[in-house]
Amino acid sequence: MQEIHTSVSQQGFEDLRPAHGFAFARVSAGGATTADLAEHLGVTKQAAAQLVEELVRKGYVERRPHPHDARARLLGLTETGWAATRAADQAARAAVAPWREVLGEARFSELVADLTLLAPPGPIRPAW
Amino acid sequence: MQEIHTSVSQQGFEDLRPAHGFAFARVSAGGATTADLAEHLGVTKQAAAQLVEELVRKGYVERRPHPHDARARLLGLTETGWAATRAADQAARAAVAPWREVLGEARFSELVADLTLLAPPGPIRPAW
DNA sequence: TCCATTTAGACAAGCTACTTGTCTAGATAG
DNA sequence: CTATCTAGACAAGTAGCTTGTCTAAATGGA
Repeated sequence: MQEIHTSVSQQGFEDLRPAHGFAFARVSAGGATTADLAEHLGVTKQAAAQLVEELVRKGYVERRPHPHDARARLLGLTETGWAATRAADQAARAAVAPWREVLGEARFSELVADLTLLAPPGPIRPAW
Repeated sequence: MQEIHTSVSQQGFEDLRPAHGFAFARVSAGGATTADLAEHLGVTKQAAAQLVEELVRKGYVERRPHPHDARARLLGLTETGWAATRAADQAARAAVAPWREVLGEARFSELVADLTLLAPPGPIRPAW
């Protein structure tokens, strides 16, 4: 996790913090409002609004009018936002690559399968 | 993690938070000073001192004179501290028990072995 | 069609677990 | 015995959340 963040920072996205990645994941999926994001992250609407405000100010996220609801704004990634997402994906793959090597292909596949099976549902939260 | 915390709280240790467990782990190992604890947790000495102060006030930890260094204090668990540690150990075992069931004994053992192998060295830190 | 309720999001204030900076007393090295 | 280092206390500041409140728009039932 820290490793991914370091790599992304070094690629010029120094104003992003690890938690932002989970926001990007929801926004890039499309159709997200601030309230949706709050639920996905497991925080209050206010906290999500602050996070969105920050990402908009830094140029990663855009607020667009919602087609059916004049109160809500649809969130979307800017081109910069997509670039950061690609950098993070790549860093994440690089971070787990050594695991493949240490465990061997078969054990690694099992590990991924087992962890996928055990992954709890619900919002994304820090470990404590 | 959250599960362990909930269980420990319900057993009467409501004034403990998840991060405290990692402090207990270092203190129970023996020979810990506040500065040692800071290093183990990956925080500043001041943050560790605040945490220790809180745990002392709540009756989980004691400060004892250091045998060779009049500046330092040796930290130790009180009986209450040990009781909380036992409760947490038990809760942790209970939390992973379902994994055993889902994966089967063989796959579970492999999972534990693999994760132990991959566990990074260094201080204990939240996921982000 | 109206009214009561719910919902999206903004605004304000407060809290908590940290941080940086500074200080003193005691340990350690030359 | 002097210079430097270290354990930990004291003080102030900060980031990322929280609770509480408000407005405007959507929704649903009579």
